[in-house]
Amino acid sequence: MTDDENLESTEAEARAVESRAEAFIGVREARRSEVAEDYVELIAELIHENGEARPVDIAARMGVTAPTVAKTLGRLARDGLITRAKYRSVFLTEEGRALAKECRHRHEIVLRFLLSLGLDPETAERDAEGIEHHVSERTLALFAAFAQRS
Amino acid sequence: MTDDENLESTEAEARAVESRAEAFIGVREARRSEVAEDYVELIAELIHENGEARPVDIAARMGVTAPTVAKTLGRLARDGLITRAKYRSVFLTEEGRALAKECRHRHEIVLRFLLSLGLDPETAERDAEGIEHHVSERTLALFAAFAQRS
DNA sequence: GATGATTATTAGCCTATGCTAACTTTTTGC
DNA sequence: GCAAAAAGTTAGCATAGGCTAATAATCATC
Repeated sequence: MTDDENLESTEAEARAVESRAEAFIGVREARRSEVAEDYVELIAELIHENGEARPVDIAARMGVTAPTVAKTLGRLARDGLITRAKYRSVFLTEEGRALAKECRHRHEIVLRFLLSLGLDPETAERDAEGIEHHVSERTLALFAAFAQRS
Repeated sequence: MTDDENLESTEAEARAVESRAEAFIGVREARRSEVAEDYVELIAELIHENGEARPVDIAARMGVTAPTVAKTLGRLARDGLITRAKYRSVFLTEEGRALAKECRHRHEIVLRFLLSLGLDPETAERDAEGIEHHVSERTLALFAAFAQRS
């Protein structure tokens, strides 16, 4: 060991710092796609239930105003997740549908897991909404296995 | 039941829509404080470990640049969570310390819970970082109880 | 104690995500 | 088929949270 073992001079410290940074960077990345995922998931659901996804219904369910929805839909369209025509409903692209399916899958697993822990449905739904964007594949597998055997 | 039971015209539907919106609003609220919580938690840790929290160390651990840290610290100071003097280290206010403690507590419980599920430490740390901001008190209690009896 | 390296700040830019106000288009109901 | 209501859009504003480039202050070393 070298003579400078004061504030984080060791290799191990440096590695710890870097791995921590990577964790935060990962979380920030997840955060960036959260809104898109929430919208796409909701759009898929509305199409399934009502045959179409109207901005006004999206706004009501997301708890935001219509202009906010319009702007977000613009980003989703730019990113190739939806298609839309002016003053018309929204449709998912192939890519959007795939993302929606994946999100729904994650959401379901997290929700079932929380319920199987004994959480009340209301709280489970709320927490699942926030948690689903932050569970790794590995964690998701554990959640699924746990809910299964309960 | 009234004659219009087509697209969400029932009371039950309306309640479901509203409760969904509330869930999303809650998630957005949680998102707004995530960064502040991460910083405060990290600052507390740095002070504990190194005796002081320097912007350069915060930046390294958060995986962001120094100007980003400066701007965020400005917000934390504005919000009464930290105090600082120009070109000096950062200190937590009473309020900041309380928040840090609460965050650390939540983080610990989520982390221990994930570990007790059998997750590897690396992934557990990453996921805990993202999940900790989105667990209700109720869920946290269940997590704690589960980790306890494992 | 001067000077080079490190650290911190400032200025200025960008994107995402929210809002309100004002306007346009579509839908609905007589 | 027209007028009012509902839905959608646009413009413009704000905040958070990133960045780079440039500047300023502090620290460490000789």
